Amino acid sequence: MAEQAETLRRTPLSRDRILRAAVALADGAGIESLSMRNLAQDLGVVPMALYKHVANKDELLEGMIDLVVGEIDPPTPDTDWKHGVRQRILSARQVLQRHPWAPLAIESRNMATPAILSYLDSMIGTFRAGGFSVDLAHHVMHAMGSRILGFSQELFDASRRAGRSGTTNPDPPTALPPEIAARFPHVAEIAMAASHDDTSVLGQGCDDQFEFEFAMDLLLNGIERLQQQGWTSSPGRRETSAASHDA
Amino acid sequence: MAEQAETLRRTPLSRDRILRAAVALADGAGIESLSMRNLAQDLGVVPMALYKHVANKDELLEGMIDLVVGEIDPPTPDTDWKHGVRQRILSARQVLQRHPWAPLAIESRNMATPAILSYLDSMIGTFRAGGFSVDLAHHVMHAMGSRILGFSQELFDASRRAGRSGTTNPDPPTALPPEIAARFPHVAEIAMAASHDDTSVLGQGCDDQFEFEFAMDLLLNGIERLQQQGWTSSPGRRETSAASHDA
DNA sequence: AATATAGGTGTACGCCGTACACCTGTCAAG
DNA sequence: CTTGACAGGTGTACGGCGTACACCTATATT
Repeated sequence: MAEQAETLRRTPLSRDRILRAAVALADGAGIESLSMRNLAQDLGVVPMALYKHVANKDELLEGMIDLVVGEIDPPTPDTDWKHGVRQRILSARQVLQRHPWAPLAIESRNMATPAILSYLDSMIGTFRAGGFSVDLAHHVMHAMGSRILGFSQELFDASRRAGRSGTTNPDPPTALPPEIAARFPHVAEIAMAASHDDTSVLGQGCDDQFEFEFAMDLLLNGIERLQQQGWTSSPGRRETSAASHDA
Repeated sequence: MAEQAETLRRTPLSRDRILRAAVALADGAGIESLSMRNLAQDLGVVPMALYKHVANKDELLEGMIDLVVGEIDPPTPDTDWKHGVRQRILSARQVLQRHPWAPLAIESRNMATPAILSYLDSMIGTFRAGGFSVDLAHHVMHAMGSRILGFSQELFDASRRAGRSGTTNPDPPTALPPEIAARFPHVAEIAMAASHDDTSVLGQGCDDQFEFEFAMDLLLNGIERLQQQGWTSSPGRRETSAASHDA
């Protein structure tokens, strides 16, 4: 009877249950805590049990990525390509912000997962439906790069670390240590300006969302201009980029 | 005398020698082969000997990154900002192509190394000298993102793998397997067009260098336009991106 | 000649992914 | 009702990892 109770107490393992637990573990404790052993423990099971449902850790990661990418909103029908793409990317961004480990996990694997391929495919579809040539759609996808997936890796990030460890971000502005400010005056200047973000006249400090949209719109506007002027890949001057290297 | 010979035969360890050997190992055998044990073996030394010169593996990585970033050409004096930035970035790209493990290594650490900071600082300096406001320079740096360091991570990459393993890239065009082409028609369409790269009229296929410059120039041209029209951060409509979300 | 110090060595610990043999409960066929 | 296959959880073990810590040994200094 104790045995029956125990048997009933935990739902039997399944690939889906494993993937969800893995995502939760990575979200909560950071990707570096995601080991087969830790994951098994969270599921009340012995490590090798997982291998009855996933081939190996790499396949586990792949499944996790697909789960996450599947959270991105489907395309909005009946909008022009620009707003359609914009909304989709912002949705992707929201999703990947819930799973801070995902950008690195995605970047570090060498082949796209099915869910990513499907996402990319539908975005290309949006461009094509908006009148883009195959070529322009191709180059545009490259140009948007990882921003298409809602992330632009920041070089000095500080957020991508572990999951909730008590307080979320209790750092005071942390003006850079003076010896660093001296060595890198321009970096310091920007950091200084950005830390005056008491909604001063010139800015929202270093507001991630703002920076993201700034770059995305810069690209989208440039793309729109190319498309409106009927861009084709100007076979004549192939050594220079076709994005109207104007000067 | 055998002892003397042995003592003389190998230069004594040094931080620099270790870092260079580590870079060589990562270049040649892939970053996943870079273990303290392998590295020590390459140097004819016992693993723990390394720890007399580097604190731990993380610091080793940091040193490797700084070594690599130090290979980037210094800024060209007496050019306008646009060409100055362009050249510097193309130099960075060349460097990082020699060290395919570096982009991921850079992205996966959470704090910038001194050499990276110094590189970023001098690039901000170029923008400032070109008449950019602190704010605009700030946003522009974010917008360029990792392209500033010469890489834009490709989602389906295939190159970032191991180092030279005999033949470099003997793959025939590898038209995607038909069941994938069926599921992702737009991806297939692009892949199809790109594989007709027998210098057909519309393109150089999927030429990495072309894609990189295309995106870079798209950004640089958009930035130039912002700067010429005296961009300021339009405090009025803060919920929308300042990169003239025009429509 | 005595001693401090820098730098290479050897052993050992705890973590990791996972191969492989094993057990056990369920369910279909005889 | 028995039997046997099979799906799925278990236990043990192996090789690799980063690295703590005690040790040895040349060289340099007093």
